[in-house]
Amino acid sequence: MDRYDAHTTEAKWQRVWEDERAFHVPNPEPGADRSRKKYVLEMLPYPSGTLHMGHVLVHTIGDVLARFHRRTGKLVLHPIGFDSFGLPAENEAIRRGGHPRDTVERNITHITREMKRMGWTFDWDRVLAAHTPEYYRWTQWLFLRLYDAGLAYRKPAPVKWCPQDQVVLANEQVHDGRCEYCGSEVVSKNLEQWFFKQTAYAQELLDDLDGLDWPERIKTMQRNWIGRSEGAEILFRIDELDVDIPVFTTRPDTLFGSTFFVLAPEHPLVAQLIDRSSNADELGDYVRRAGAKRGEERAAAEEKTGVFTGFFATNPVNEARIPIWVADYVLMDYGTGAIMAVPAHDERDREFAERYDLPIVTVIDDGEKLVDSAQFSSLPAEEAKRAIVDSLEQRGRGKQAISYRLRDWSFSRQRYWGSPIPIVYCEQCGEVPVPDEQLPVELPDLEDYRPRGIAPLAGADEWVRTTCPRCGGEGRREVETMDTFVDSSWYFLRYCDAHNDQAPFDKEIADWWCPVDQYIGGVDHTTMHLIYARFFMKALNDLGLVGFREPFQGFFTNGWVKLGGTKMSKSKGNVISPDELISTYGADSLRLYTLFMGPADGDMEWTDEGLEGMARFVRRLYRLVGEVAERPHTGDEPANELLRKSHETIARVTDDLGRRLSFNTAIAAVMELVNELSRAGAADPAARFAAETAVSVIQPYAPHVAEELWEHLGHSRLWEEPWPVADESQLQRETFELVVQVNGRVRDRFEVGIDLPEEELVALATASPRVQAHIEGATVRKTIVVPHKLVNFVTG
RNA sequence: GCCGAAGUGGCGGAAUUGGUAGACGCGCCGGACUCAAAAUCCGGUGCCCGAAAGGGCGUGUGGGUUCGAUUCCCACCUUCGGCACCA
Repeated sequence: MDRYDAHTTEAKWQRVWEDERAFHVPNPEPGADRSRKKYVLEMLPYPSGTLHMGHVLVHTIGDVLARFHRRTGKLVLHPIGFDSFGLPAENEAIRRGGHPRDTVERNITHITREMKRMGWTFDWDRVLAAHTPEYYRWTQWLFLRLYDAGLAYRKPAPVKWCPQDQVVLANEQVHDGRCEYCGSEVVSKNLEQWFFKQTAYAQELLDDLDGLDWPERIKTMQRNWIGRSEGAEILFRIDELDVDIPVFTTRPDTLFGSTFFVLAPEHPLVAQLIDRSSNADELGDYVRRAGAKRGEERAAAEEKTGVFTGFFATNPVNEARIPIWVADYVLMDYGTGAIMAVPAHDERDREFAERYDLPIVTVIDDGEKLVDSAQFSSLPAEEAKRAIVDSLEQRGRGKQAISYRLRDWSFSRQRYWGSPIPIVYCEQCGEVPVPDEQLPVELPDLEDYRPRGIAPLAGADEWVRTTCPRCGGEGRREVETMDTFVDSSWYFLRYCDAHNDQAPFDKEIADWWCPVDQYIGGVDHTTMHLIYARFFMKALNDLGLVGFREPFQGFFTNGWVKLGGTKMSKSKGNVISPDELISTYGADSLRLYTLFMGPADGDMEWTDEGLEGMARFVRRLYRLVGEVAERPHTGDEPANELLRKSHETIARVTDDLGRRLSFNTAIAAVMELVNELSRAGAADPAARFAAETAVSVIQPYAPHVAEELWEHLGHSRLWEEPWPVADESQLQRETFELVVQVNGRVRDRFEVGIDLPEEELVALATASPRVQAHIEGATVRKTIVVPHKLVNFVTG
């Protein structure tokens, strides 16, 4: 048998699969049995020009699972597409010159070729790209449905603005006050922005986490992000203005200790106060300066600052008149933008009170009981919360309330390379949605699409000028485009029915495949994509468009591949090229090693030696199995250790892939079997079964060499072969290694018969000279026997 | 500051339900083959004492529960990740 040639073999099988469209999965007949379906999906990749290790990891995980489930008899949907709109594509095009469409389409062509070289079994008949009119037509259509339902709306909002990219960023795209994409410092700007009302689903987004098979840490991150707080909303009266101002507090029990009142600088009431305040100049000046500051600047300020308005609010519980201040430590976008300050029991209020000499009144003692709180005094704090809110509620001055940290999703972008928002502004009719039959609103080609502080589309006069769909008069198109997270909030639905030109997808088909059974991707999408897509499904379900409310039932987070202790990245210059590695070692070795490095949900350290070792394993497998294949097939399979090991390997790999998602240990299990086969030799009566087993269960990882060897073994089409099932009876051992301990320390170990009674085990253990040496002269107070494991003597 | 995850040989890691710590691989050492090298194959490899037999130590640190703890409990240290004036 020749030395294994990965290059030729991989090309050979890839060609067969391609020619046969072997991994295309048809849509089900109406009423088909849903228990057979399995939707395996990796997060929509940005089409960079070449594959990087991140792609290799995430798609290999998906492919191993897809190939495994296919062989267990499942109908597996395993599609791929491209996140081809958005900043990275646009920036890449600007950098390289040319149009973003040309850039992404060239990239898609190239990366598709590399993906095929990896042997990944995508259903290429369902491929999609976010930037094509066939796709974004339906992104726009879905936007309109949300718009009709009042879930997409426009409001002026202070937004994060990246001066470098000339674009509004979502909160989630700002890290440490810097733009996620270019690293520039972000500033604040007030603009009309489009929002999706995801806060309407805050509670449900929180509650439904319980039913998801996600890593607990991801659920925790989402829970914190949603940030539910229970408390009360309490009305404070401002007599001079004849208004009631609500505040949110989690500590209604401290209400008697509220000695001042604070409004956020952006609070709508502040404008009125400025007009009537004797302190108007100072107040106006403060509000202006606060508005120019970034949130991070405000948070990082050494000392809290504020200005007294000259007005007073009335504490509803004791009629105390407390001064109203404006201070930028109170944020407009949490709670009601106004607080009752309780300096005795809130660190921030205390800091402010100390700086401005405001009174500090203690109302909770060390025993967590109320003091100086009228009829509530001496109540435990927890009880007092309820009692005070109840009493306020009876007088119409307050109520139980829940507040969330989650904000609505700002999805408009002042950039070119995204889906146009299908809205027309008309002098007569105002904001008018584009009728469905006029979709898609196509993105026009622009000579200059670079960001200039206003949306680039604003410069496309001919495109912007249109007729109002409602009155037929003059209208102007919305010039902002959609965040790419809108594209990725529904793409998994489109895969189900990728060629539908009447609707984004057929509900019955989508309901058959969805939800995604196993989603795979990075942790970094936890608080953005994963929340947005969940919100979308809930909204789409309420609109009757889908029959489920959660998009991803199972989620597996892939870690990072590191080199020299740091995450691989172009900027650090520590990247390795998967395409080159395929050329040198073959895709099978790369696939295997990527998953063998360590647990796939953690970070993994790359070493070239490790990959070489894996290539060595593949050649060794090829040689050993080849030796077995060359021998005549005798057909007898006596029960021996190698046979038992084969069945054990089947059981372990099946469990690792089917339940544990433990990819590295499954490979180790196959290696153990191959080692055992090597020791036993090709002449062993169980050698053939062992070889077939090893080839069969390594196939999801190393599909090419496995297919080749399967053929050598006289079979064909391993990718369609049913997954082997371990024979329970063959798993039973006749003997086991009895461990004998004295006081918990191992003193001897030897093989004994599997069904020896306890007394016999104890007798054998006692008889051991090594054990004797340790129990001689001592009294054995206690003897513990663990069946099939050990005997432990406890001496006194 | 708050929330979360993780600390095991020279290295990546395994140990799934409290029961043989270190599977599997890398590296290293020794051997076979070879004129030689590479490749390949075989064997060894936690640390300390010992010629060996054997003994002691050992899963971040300190305690605890238990016949027995990498696994459970308490306190702490370190690293990484998320959030951060959220009322």
